[in-house]
Amino acid sequence: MTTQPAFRRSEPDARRLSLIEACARVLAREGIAGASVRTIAVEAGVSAGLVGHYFPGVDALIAATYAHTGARVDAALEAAVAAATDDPRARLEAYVTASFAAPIADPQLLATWIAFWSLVRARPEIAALHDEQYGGFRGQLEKLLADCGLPANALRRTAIAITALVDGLWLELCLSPHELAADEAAAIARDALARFTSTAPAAG
Amino acid sequence: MTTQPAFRRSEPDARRLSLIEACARVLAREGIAGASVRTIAVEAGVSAGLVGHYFPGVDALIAATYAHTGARVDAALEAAVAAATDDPRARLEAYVTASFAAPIADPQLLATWIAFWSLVRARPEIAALHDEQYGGFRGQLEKLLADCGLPANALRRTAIAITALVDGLWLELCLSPHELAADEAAAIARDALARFTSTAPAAG
DNA sequence: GCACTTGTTGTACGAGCGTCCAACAAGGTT
DNA sequence: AACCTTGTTGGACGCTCGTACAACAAGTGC
Repeated sequence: MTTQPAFRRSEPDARRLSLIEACARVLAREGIAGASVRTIAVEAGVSAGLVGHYFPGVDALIAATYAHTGARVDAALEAAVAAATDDPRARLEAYVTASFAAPIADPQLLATWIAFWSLVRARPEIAALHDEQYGGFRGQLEKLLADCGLPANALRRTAIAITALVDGLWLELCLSPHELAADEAAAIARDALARFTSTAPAAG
Repeated sequence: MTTQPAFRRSEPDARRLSLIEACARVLAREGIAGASVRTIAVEAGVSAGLVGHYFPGVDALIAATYAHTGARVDAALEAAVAAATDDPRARLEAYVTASFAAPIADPQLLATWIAFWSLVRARPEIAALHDEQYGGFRGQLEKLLADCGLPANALRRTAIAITALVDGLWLELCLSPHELAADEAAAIARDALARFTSTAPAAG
């Protein structure tokens, strides 16, 4: 009888990525409380000890998972803008509504994202990643808004408002999926975008 | 030499409340990962065993903390509306902007709130509390919006948009306090409210 | 076929976890 | 002053946690 190999070797980068993806799935399913080395290792189909071979500790794995997830989101948003027409308004709308289409509007990705939010205050290295990530969002939004002709003194506030709206819709999409569907969230975001970028600021 | 009492008895309700408040502080400071029975007990100045005397388990304490925090938020919002004039618009604005004034716009309260978000997906009893809480928000908002003359078919979407915006601003206020201050968040919310409740929906 | 590198496993360790519970003591009643 | 109720403590229980590490084996070069 021939015994099959007890395990298969993997390209370091591939194994590393599979650990990161397993970590993201566990974070989405069980939250930070369930994201232990052993749980993640089982999810990746690997022994617990192997995690220590690729990451100095479980915190580093979680941070790497945030960085990887953030990069995925960035790439999807950039791709949406690149696929849009040259019209500044269309590019802005593409950037914002991409948050409510595949691959971002995925309950698992959003749940992972919420787990990261819950880590920002307690973990300085996650806070640093968060600042970088959201600084990027804001910067990109301000650029797209400026291209739409928004006055310079309105850029910052409008970018913050849009970011807040998108995050809030993500939250409801993920935590109250029976109350809100992705296409409705996209419609709400489109409508809000039009209102935010119209000239009449109303009283305040 | 007279030894002082080793501990002081407390009214059951007062002790219960002090455990809940200690739990909220720990959740704000360390997130769900640090909210252990022992940590919470130390925070409350009490032995770990006492937690089991007031709550069937640590999960029940956390759920009670969510319920208590939610009730505090509700009360603050209701008080703001009650203090407003009879003008429907003023009442709506009071309800929304109260989220960015004391006692709600408190970093500790918001951090606690974010910790609850991270529990919704993994803990059914927290999910039930969440549904109830946010159902209440939406219902109240829809009522105030209807009083402002918003057409019935716009109530739901507008309420969702406002809820999302407020949650998103809370998030930035709590996670990026160096980027956004409470008064600026209030100004953004006021402006957005005016835009959401104006008649012109623009294209979309 | 042998040596070598290194990805991978399994185990062991100390620490912290939630929960339980016998013993203690504070405060009120009689 | 004796008593009772019960809030409170502190330790013990079995478990899971993160980490470290020796042993093993897969793949590579020769």
